[in-house]
Order: sequence, then C-alpha cells, then structure tokens
Amino acid sequence: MPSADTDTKPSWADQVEEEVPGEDDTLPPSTEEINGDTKIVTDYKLNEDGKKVKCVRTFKIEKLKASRTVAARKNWPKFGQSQNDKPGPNPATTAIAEDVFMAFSTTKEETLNQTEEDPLKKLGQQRIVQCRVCKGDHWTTKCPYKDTLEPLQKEEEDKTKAAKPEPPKPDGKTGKYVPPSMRDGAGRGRGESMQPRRDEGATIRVTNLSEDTRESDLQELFRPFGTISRIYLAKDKVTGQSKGFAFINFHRREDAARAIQGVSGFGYDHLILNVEWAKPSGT
DNA sequence: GTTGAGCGG
Repeated sequence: MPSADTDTKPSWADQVEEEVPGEDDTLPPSTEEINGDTKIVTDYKLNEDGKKVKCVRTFKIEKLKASRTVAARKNWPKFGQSQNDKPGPNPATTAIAEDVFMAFSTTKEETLNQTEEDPLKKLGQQRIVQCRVCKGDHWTTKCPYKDTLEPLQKEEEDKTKAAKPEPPKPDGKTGKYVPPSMRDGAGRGRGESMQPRRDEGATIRVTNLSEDTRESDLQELFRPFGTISRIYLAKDKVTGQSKGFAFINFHRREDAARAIQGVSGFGYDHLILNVEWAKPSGT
C-alpha cells in the first residue's frame, strides 16, 4: 500500500488512509504480551483531535486447533515488504475492516448425527405401530376386530376394576379424569348414541373428472343410486384446483356397486368418467 | 395418468 512517492506527492486518498504521515514515529511501538491464555496488545494512535491515545486490547486465546495455528503464525518473523517493520501490526498496512462472526456448527452436527442414528437403527428393528386390541401391525383404530374384540376387552377391564375399586381420596375424588359416559349414573348402554362406523368397502373412486366439477355435481350425479354418506373431491390444498378425482361413500355396498355399473363410462363434461372401487388410502 | 386427510401411541 505505501509507495515511494507518498512523501513527495501524496494523493488525497492516501492521506485519508494513512492518517498524517510523519506523526507515526512519535508514537510508542505496539507491544504484545501473552499471559496464560490471555493476550494483551497495547498500541498507540492519534484520535480525531490529533491527541495520542493508548489502546489496550485483551484477547482470550481459544484452545481450538484453528486458533492455535493462527497464533503460531503470528510468531513468524516478518518477511517481504514488512520485514523491517516494528513488532506488532503496522497501522499503515494492517486494517481491521469489519468483524466477521462465524458460527461453528461442526460440533452441533456431530451430536445431531449421533442422536439421529440410534433411533433410526431402532426403527429398522422394531415395528412402528402395534394394535392395542389384537397386537397386530396396525393402529388400533384400523383394527378389523375393533368393533368385536375391543368391547369385550373393555368389559373385562370394567369387571376387574369393579372387583377392586380404587380407594377414594378424602375429598371424594380419585384424582383421575372420568369421562361423563363412564361416571356413575351414566346410561348402561354404552355406545347407544354412536351410529355405526362409516361403511368401509362402500367407497368408490371417480376419476377423469373435469377440473370444474364440484362436489354438488357429484352429489347430483350419484344420488339416484342410494344414500351417500360422504363425498371427497380431491383438490390442491393451496390453489383449490380440482385434481380430477373424487371418492364417494355410500351407506350400502349394493348402491355403490350399482353406481359403478351406472356411471362408469358415462360421458360427463366432454370426458368419460371412470368409476371403480376405492382402495383404502395409504396403500 | 390421476387413490385423500385425519386420529393417535
């Protein structure tokens, strides 16, 4: 940066960068002192008013490998254009432009990988779901015996509970939440208010729908075949654009079968509809 | 050519 013609004809830019030439020699030299893992750098400079200012900076020397190599490099003898400079940084050639903050993520990543690997191994070894009713490889709610086996199991549970009731607490509460349907005085016939579960196996899939078909259109189209319990028109969640297929649930399987017979191949909105039995989702 | 979303544990 400094050139031979600075003292003969300095440009205004050089003057700004190097401060006032010639004044540097009156300032004491910078010193570096290392005390354990602390480094103290003392240097002198002129402030905006031209007054001498002593500047003391302390650094903690990190134990990281990268910091050690940087620290070792600082002990190298000066070379090249700076080999005749005084000890310490020369303000004419050294500038701290800006602080750069670095996020060292390596240690975090390492620990993350370690914790991620173990559960993954476990997942490969063990089943993810187990039915509480039949111990099968599916969710309890999907159990084929849910409607037959589970009520029986609950009755067994109730019997054992009745055999040894929990001792009531002084305030008369057991401390456990009891849903209204299970409280004393609740109607005996559990589930009498529950309507039968949605008819599985009475779902048909309609494809090749034009994209402006709406659920009400499907309702009209399929109502003649029997009671419809549910209509699902697949749409893009964001745009609401129809995906061109739908699921129709009938209460009775016979109605669904007749709907397949009646509507499959039906010309609708310049397209030929395709209607089949729907497979259970997720497979 | 096109088979949903939600509920758990």
